[in-house]
Amino acid sequence: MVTLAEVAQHAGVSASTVSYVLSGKRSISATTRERVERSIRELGYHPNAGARALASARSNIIALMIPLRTDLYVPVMMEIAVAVATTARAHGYDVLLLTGEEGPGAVRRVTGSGLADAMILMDVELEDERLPLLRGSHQPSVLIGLPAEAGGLTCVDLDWTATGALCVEHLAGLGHRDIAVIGEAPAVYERHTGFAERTLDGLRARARQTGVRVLHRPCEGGYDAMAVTLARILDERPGTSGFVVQNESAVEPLLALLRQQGRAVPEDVSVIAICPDQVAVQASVRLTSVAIPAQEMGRHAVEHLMAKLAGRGDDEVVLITPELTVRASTGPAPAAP
Amino acid sequence: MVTLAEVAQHAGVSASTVSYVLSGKRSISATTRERVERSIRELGYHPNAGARALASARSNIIALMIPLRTDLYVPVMMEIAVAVATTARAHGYDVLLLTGEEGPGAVRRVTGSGLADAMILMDVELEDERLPLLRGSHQPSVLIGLPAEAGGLTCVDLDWTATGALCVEHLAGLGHRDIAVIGEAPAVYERHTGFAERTLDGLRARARQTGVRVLHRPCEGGYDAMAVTLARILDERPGTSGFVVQNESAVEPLLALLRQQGRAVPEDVSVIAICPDQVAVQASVRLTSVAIPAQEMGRHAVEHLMAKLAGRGDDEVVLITPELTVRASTGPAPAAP
DNA sequence: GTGAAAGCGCTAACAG
DNA sequence: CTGTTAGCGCTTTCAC
Repeated sequence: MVTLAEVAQHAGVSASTVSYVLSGKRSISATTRERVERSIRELGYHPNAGARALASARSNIIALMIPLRTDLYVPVMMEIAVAVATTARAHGYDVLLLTGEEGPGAVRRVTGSGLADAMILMDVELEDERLPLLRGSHQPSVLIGLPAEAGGLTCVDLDWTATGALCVEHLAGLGHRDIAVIGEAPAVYERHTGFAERTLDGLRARARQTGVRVLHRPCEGGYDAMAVTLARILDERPGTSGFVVQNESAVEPLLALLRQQGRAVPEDVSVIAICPDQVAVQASVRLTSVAIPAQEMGRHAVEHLMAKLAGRGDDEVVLITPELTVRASTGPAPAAP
Repeated sequence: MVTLAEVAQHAGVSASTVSYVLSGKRSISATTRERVERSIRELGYHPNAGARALASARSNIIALMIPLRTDLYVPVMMEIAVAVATTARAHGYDVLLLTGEEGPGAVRRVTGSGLADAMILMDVELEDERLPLLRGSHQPSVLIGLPAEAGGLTCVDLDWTATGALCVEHLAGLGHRDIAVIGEAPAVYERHTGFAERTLDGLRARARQTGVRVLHRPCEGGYDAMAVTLARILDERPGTSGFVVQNESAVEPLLALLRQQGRAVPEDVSVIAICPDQVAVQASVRLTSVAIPAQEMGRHAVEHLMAKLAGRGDDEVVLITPELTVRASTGPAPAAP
């Protein structure tokens, strides 16, 4: 293993000079810099991460805590994780992957050991048990997701309330008066996941304002569950002409069932999904949708973390404005029968 | 920050004693151990990761390199990643997430800096450009996926050849004589991804043995692409009664299209998928499938890495035996018309 | 069963 | 612009 001292000797300079060439923290003459860089190349030198972390008290690692549940929103999670990793690399940081399994203790372990300089928490719940620990530690952090009480924390999230409102607005504008919302699995609501509840709030508030009726039904993924849910909805509100779907694994089943029942999309019923763009364009009908901007969230989270690490800290809540893309699944409400 | 020295002082012992209590590398009297552990608790001590890495020359971190493409097999990738992370934790290791973006250079960076003690490579291609670097470095590593030349490397993968054979066997046993294979996107074959080519080999070999005809068609995901692909297949081989699908995003479109054309599954045509179990059971028809054992692969990879790190190294190729689960999408071939 | 002490490789004052 | 040097906190001989 090549050490900094060996590089220094090879280049005929002192260790600190090599260190400063590497960090750029003080000016170096062009000739010296070149000699050092040449030695580094020739010897194949790589700074030792542990030594660096010890001496500088910074690991250049950020921890990313993903949920253990790999059933919900997998593509979104993955996309966020990849965006976090690539953005972090662009800033010279590596990413340590923590799963929810270890529980809140992971926060303590990582902050305590100096393994990571900062952390990003995904899938934050309204009353998240990791938050007290996070507030206690002095670790810079960013949440992806918005807890009930964000005081003193930096959060990045899609503005789900606005997302819900946007969906209703679009459908109401097309003349739909009876809207059904196919939600996530009941468990998601039970554990008070912020995005689900907020979407619902936005949906309902705008519905009141526009005089539209909204019927919300949670739904497990898959074809069978969707069939049951749909039957119940149409039974209760036969006049339903608009659907808002916030459940990736219910999208395709819903479309298949509607087709099967002879209800044409968008002539008879309109469907709008809250999902990644990729899902919307790959569906059997190109779906009008509000995108879940996974990459943007990951990127934002890292950028904010970097700002904090640079001392330009600002505890703020960043809500990304939702964008609705009209595709082929929504149209004017059919004339009342 | 609490240091080991402070703990030692608090407990009235030497630093080395505290260290040994922590590592268990030499016997400690019960009373001493208790005093030390008490001090650790009272002071809230956490060993510093950097210092530990420097002194011991081991970081207790393994690097996991995931592909940058987040379009292919996302749920599988995610499941593997989570399995790797949790298994690694169980062995006292953390996981560093590397994306393919950084390219082969990431291998050098991580091995050179001692950031990680070992690495796991996912999505290994037949002629993977990371492999020469890996062979050169002395870093313990495990590949998930099987390159063309595995000499000197440890690999974990599903036995894709057997997987293909298993599919044909099942359909042939049910009397199907004309089988169509819906494959991954053409790009997957072009970049010589091992699993895709091997599956095909297995499929064809067994087809020859059983006197079955196989027609292979790559397919981009989504409904439209599937519609085109299906039309061509039925045009070319009208007698096709069995489908093998190795493309998650083609599964539901295929089922929808068959339904739409009045071809009942499994009465008229049988469909067998190569996909995670979760996808198989959530589809609109419960699919007979060969599972992609993501968790098992992740777990295996870590276990082998641990063995190597412990010196019980063994360069070997572990091929997981595929398992076919019969569900509701396959049945006897219809009588010839 | 326990202590003392020598580093691990690097950073960042401090000194010129 | 460059060199000297004192640690960073822990592991691990070596010695008792």
